[in-house]
Amino acid sequence: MKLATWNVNSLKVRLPQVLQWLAENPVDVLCLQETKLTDDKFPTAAIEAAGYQVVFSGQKTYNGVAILSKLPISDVVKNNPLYEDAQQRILAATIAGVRIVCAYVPNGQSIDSDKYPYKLGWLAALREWLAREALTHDKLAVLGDYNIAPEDRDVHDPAAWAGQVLVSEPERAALAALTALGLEDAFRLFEQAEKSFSWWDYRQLGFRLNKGMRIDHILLSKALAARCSACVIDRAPRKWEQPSDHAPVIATID
DNA sequence: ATGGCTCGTGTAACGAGA
Repeated sequence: MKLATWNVNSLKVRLPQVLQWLAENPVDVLCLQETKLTDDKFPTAAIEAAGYQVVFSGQKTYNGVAILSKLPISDVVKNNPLYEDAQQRILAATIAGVRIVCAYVPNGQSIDSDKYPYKLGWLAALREWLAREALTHDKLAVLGDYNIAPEDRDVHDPAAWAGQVLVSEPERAALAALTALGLEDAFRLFEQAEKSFSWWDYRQLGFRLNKGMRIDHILLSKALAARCSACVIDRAPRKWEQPSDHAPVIATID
């Protein structure tokens, strides 16, 4: 079983790329973030024509998440039941006995922005909810754009980024509190190339110069991590015309 | 140097992303 996550930065713009990517990478489950579409505008027919079932939760202009699946989807939950949130950032579903959580963690903007405490509070509430989900779901996978680089090796220039949003100690502690639930960063289960990133700034030749960050993650419960045989970042679509600034991350579960 | 791209909104700049 292959599980993937991709922040597409507008599904309206990126739908052709998502369909092309799925044709080349027929994963079982694909979690999308930043669809930026209200539900009435979601391209359900095109995705179903590609052989995927789909559930989604969106809003105008910002945020929005979706789960695409080759297999039947059940027990869908929109947003964190423990956290009142006008922003559509979470979608959960059960697929083939695996509890899938698709998450678009707030960016935070900067550590002195009011969006920063929102991000930390949101993450604390996510932890509380995932702790509950873990009680009833042995197989739990939390995929998405976490907007946190876990370690300095996940940042192209750690000195320049020190203390800033995406790398600050409270954010890293919030991510560590998730892994402390028994969830493992699938990417780090395996040997990886140095300077492996999942996001590159559109500006200043970020991708060409590999000035990126690893902020998109797949967290797996012990039961899934034990059966995970690979986790890779697919840089290919970042090279396509009019790309998302994020690359897909794929985990293989045997 | 707070900009440098890209997107949505809406049809001009501007907020947001990271």
